[in-house]
Amino acid sequence: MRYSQLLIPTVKEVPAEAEITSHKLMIRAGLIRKVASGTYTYLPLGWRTLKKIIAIVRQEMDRAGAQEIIVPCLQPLELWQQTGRDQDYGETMFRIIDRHGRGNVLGPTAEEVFTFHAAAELNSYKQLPVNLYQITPKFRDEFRPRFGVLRSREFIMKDAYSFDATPESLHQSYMAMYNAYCRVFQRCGVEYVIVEAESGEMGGTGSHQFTIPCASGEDTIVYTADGSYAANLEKAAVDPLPKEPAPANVPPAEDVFTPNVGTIEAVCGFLKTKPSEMIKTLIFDSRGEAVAALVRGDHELNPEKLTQALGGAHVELAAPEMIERVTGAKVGFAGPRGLASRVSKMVIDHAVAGMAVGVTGANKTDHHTRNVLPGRDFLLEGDNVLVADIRLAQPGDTHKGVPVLFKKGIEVGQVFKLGTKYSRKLGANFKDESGELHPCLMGCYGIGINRIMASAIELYNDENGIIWPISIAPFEAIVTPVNQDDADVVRVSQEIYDRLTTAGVEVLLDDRDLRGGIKFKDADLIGIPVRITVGKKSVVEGNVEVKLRSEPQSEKVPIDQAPQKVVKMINGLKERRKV
RNA sequence: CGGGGCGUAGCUCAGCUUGGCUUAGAGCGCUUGGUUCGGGACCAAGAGGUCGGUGGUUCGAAUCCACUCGCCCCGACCA
Repeated sequence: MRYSQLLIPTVKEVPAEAEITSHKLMIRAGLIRKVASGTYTYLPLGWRTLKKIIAIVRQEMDRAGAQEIIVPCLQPLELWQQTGRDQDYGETMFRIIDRHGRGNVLGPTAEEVFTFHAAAELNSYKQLPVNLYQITPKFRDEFRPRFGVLRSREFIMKDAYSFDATPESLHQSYMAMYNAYCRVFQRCGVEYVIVEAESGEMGGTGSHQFTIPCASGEDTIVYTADGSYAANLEKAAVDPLPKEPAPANVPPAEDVFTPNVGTIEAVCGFLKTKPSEMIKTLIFDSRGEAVAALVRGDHELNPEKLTQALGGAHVELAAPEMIERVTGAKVGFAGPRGLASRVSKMVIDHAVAGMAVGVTGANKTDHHTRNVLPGRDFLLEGDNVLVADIRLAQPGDTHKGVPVLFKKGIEVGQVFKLGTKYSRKLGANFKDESGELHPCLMGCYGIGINRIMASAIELYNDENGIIWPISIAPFEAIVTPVNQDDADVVRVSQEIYDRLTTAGVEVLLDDRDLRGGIKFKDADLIGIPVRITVGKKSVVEGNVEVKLRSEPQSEKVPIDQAPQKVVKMINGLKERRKV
């Protein structure tokens, strides 16, 4: 294509709104423009890359036996009410009341709709397994869209849903997607790591997350140096800390007056203790029921782990009214003593159970209790009491004895075993050989298309711009005539362009009547992997220059050999992305 | 939703504290002419803004006040 005919609005100056590299470069290279907070238009170059990623994903889904369909983005609220996820998703879900007063949502994902179809169309074990997918826009009313395309309110997601009759079959479907994902990311040319993930409210039994390690990532990966373990922060299991030896003759628990001293730091200052000697008591609301969670003062509770400890029940921090009702005190003074009988569940972190003695809230406004012994002053077991791993991993923790390390990453894909959560609620049942009805075993599998694009830029760039992996570059090669007013230069450029096009190369001809420097800067900024420079001097010598975007040096090549040389270079680049 | 910041030309910003020598500015970009032409050239001449919006204070508001809308950052939240 001719550069002069394409809308490629590159900009020199760094846009004020962009913070991270990929966002800045996507705007500077003319890939995207913002329409409103969290919504973006993809301009020709951006859309070309997106289409390439989509094509790779589609090929790998089809290869893995999944079937592409399209379900509506506009979905009936009723379907979401049937699974209770209208509550769980809460404000993150866009809702629309239509003119007849019916509730609709803009789908943030599509388990309900796919399961609705499975319920209607899949009746017999003979029809299973089935894996259906789509590549469509998804909508989430994020509290805070940011990082450009990485956390936007509208984005393109590939989502697949598998329906199986047996756990073994589900595992096969799951692994087929798992392997397809590896191929997708390999082919897109992005480095990735696979980590164990929490299936959370998706209600599943197993999950892996595909993450691209980079500093701009919002996700934290927890891993061990020996490579034996990798998980996301929500999932990462830590070893229980060793039980501290109890000092002899701890005096009885004693309430002390701590006026207006609610936070951990304030209490530590006031009572001259350390956060690690405090017991934090957090009250959560799990669908209207109060749940108490205890973690050490220097630890942070992990809501995902708490959800898992509660068997998958959604939790959120309780409102002050509930906290005051349960503890009988203002917020900031909750404590474990006598609390178990006033909540539906009390979950105690391992580290709290391992404490010798601690300071806690007194369930009395402006009071704390000291000399609290876990096991003496509050029970560590009981009908509604359990000890579990419910805190976030932190530096110093170990997993199976090996110290854990942390790094940031961008989540680009996740696979889940869902089990029967959705099929039960929506009646997606099949008859087995004996005529008995069973809910389908489901899996769901997502890939963030736009995130792959942004991640690739995060991964591959330099001070001049993007360095696209060949497989997702908007064009594979660019022909840059340096002297647009020289007839020979223009003719040679056109010839090379024609021959490359005939050879099946996606090539851009920079036919703009501009100085060479500008063309070079633009070519580098938009990151085209191979550049053919056609200049007056070298044409006289019968040469052109061929250069890889990723390499500083160009190579002189006789004009007639240039096209085949370029094809060879492109094939070489592609070779690296083969699976 | 809490905290912080910002809305002035297509883009990046100055001017605002202390209202009036500002007839609203600069650089980049854009248009025209010329000189240039292998890493974002130079000269000249132009076009382009109801200073986010509404209301107020004032003889006078981009500048002060109130409200409002939008955007960004930190946090909380998030398959």
